Amino acid sequence: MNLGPERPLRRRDEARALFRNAILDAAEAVFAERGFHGARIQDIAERARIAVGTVYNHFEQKDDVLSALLEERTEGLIARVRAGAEQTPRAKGFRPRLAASVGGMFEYVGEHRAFFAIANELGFFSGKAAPSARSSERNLQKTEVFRALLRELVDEGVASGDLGEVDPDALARFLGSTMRAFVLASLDKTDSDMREHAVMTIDLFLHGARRRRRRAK
Amino acid sequence: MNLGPERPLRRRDEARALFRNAILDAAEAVFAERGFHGARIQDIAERARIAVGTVYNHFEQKDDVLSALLEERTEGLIARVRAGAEQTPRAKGFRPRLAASVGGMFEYVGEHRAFFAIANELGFFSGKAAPSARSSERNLQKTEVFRALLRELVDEGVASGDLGEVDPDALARFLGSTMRAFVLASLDKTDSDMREHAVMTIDLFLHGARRRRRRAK
Amino acid sequence: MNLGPERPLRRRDEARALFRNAILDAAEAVFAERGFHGARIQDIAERARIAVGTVYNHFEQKDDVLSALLEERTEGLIARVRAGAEQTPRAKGFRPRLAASVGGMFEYVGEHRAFFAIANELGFFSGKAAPSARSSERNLQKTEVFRALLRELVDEGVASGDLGEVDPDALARFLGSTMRAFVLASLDKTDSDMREHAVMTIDLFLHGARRRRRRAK
Amino acid sequence: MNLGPERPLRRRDEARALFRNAILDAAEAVFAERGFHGARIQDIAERARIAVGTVYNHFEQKDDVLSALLEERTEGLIARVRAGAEQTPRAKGFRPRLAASVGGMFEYVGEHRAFFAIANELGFFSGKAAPSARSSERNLQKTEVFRALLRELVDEGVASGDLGEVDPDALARFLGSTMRAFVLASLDKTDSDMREHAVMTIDLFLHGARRRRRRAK
DNA sequence: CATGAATGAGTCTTCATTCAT
DNA sequence: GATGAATGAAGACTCATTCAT
Repeated sequence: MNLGPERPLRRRDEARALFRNAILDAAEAVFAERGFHGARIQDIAERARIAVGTVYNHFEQKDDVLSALLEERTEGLIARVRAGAEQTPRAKGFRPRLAASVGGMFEYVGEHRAFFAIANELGFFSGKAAPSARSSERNLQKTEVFRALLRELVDEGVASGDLGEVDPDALARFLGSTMRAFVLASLDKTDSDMREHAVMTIDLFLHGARRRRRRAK
Repeated sequence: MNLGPERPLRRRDEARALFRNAILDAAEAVFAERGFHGARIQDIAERARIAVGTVYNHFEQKDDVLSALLEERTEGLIARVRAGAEQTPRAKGFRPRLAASVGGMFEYVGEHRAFFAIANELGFFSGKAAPSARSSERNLQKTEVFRALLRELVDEGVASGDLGEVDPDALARFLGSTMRAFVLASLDKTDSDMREHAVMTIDLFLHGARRRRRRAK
Repeated sequence: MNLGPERPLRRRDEARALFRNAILDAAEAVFAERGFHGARIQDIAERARIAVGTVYNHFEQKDDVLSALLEERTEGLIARVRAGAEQTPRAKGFRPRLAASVGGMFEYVGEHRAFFAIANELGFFSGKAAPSARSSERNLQKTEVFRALLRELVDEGVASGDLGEVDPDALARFLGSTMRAFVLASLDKTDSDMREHAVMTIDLFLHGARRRRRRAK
Repeated sequence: MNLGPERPLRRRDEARALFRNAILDAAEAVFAERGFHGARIQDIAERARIAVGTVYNHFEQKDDVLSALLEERTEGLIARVRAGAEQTPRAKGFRPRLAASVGGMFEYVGEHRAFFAIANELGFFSGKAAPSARSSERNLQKTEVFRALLRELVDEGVASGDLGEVDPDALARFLGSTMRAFVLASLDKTDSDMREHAVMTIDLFLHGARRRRRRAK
């Protein structure tokens, strides 16, 4: 068991990760506050209480900070959504599964409000990204990943017969848009509202806005 | 009747308006292509086939070009939506009125696709604007005007009993979001049938995505 | 004869040329003083009494300033060398032709001492350029042009039987080097020394450094 | 005889020298490849397979690395030239002495091609140095040492009556230039025969480029 | 003493805005 | 009022140097 060189390595890696995270957190806040273009590397560095050069020790370009942030958060979001769905067996039917997924998402939103303000600017939920960054290719990929997730959810509902047989792409967009509406509305709100928003999202997505008779018990 | 000085004045004004419109059209295209920050005054001037200085003879700052464009298009959009609604008497019921309004909007989108790419970036349909421009106050105002329009539509539906008695603000957001989903989807496809998009928007807004029994004839 | 638009155009072009030259002259001085890398665009601008941005209105990059300078001076130099040779008919023999060429060169050096300090850094006379600029390709071309000129001179001497039948490339290098030695030595000196240096250059190039008997009259 | 502490000290010193040489060798290669300004300490460290900080444990500044390199190589070069001359007794006459000196130099060039690319950039052979480094004073000193060596050679030739009675400084420059021409020519060609270059250098230096009658046997 | 990440002054380059023609 | 070159503040990025481990 030669652990000699392992410990320092681990520590060094930990330090790297610490800086990297500090930068990403700072970037999240600054991007959200001023938008990608309005954010200066200097701002990010100051917020992270490090020097400008240090940012460049961890990311090659400004664009890469955004990309990394996007990647990090996308992964987190998807993991949360998946986790929600997986705890709910398919046998229970589509709606609970959808609720769990959407619920997971709003939970994550609550933890990373700032990010979702950016995600909006990047066309995360639907629509195309503002053509801001050179690295837009990579960023688009992440967006695609998220959309694929929406599509999966919709496909499950179509397969189970719970969703209408319209163009599933349109449905996916519709789901994304509806989520987005309430995600954005909830950016300023407190955590407690999140659940409420999740419920409304699902309800409106499934049944629309028209008046309904009381569901017959 | 001293019309002497009036004619030249009118001509002068016409000339001003010509330039102004040329600049706004160019700006619409360039903003859509590169985003507000990515668009250079130079680009806009070139597209309008005029000199940079000329832009500054008509607008004080870059921001003002955006503001003016927003104002112009917002007004056009609202006029079109209102026109649609006004041709449809309230007596016919809510759905036809909604259809006319939304239809008017998609019509306008067809004519000004580029603008709606920008409108999206600015959080026109829902969500907050990307905090890009200094003049964001004025821009937010325009956004508000559009949202008020949505709210009006929703209020009418609530009043008529056609829409559920949920938070009308939430419904307005939901309507905006749903429109946005299909507006954005239609931005890429050159020939996409706006009418079709309008129909889906209304349908999903009213009934949601769940499967329905055939409407009993 | 529609001269109307021509005059302003001419004036504008003159103004452009004025700025361009001012920049190149400033660059010549600053490059010579601090070397290419040590020279800041700011320095050049200040010396030319213009703003930094103006430099970029005339040249895309710092590299291009150097390239342009190189081109300008190379052309001037070659023109002068050619002019010298052309005024001296071949019939007069090789030595007077060589003297005229080399003399023309030293004349030009007297007018652009600063440039030749740079030319040295760029491997103008022989040897390879310091690998400083990205645009080194273009710069190398200019260097090549100058070397071709040397080669021409040498070839003429070989053809006329005045030069030994050694590798003409080596002779061209030797000529370049010898010129260089005295050009550089003369950078600090006054104009009057130029002629003297030209004479020594030719003499040493032709006869070398060994002691000679008085030329038999 | 207390040798106790001596051995470790010696070892320590050996280690220091090892690092120092590794750095200088790396610097030689990197400077030659990218020029002084283009070379980053990072590059040098990487080439020497050590860390950046280590470079600073051995040299105070980047400039000092260059200075040390110049010093080291200049000394080597001079030693070699002197060695050549010393093996050839004055009694044999000037030409063999010169041949031995120049031969020694080309020998050294063959071993340190990279260095001579730098030496050129620094105006080693003739001309003034590119004013790149702050430490140029020290560097100029080294250049002076080399030039003094050339001057010595020339003086010997003048004294022996083998060289013409021109300005000996000019002759020294001429010798330097001629060497430089062939040194640089030999830098590219990997296998170029140094001996051949040495012969041409001496021949042209002594007799120049003009055609000669066969030496009477 | 080796290491390599942190630091921040320094530089190039862009582009909104001004202004003489 | 149109023009387009001049202006210079602002920001991304580099790299010599420092220093905690």
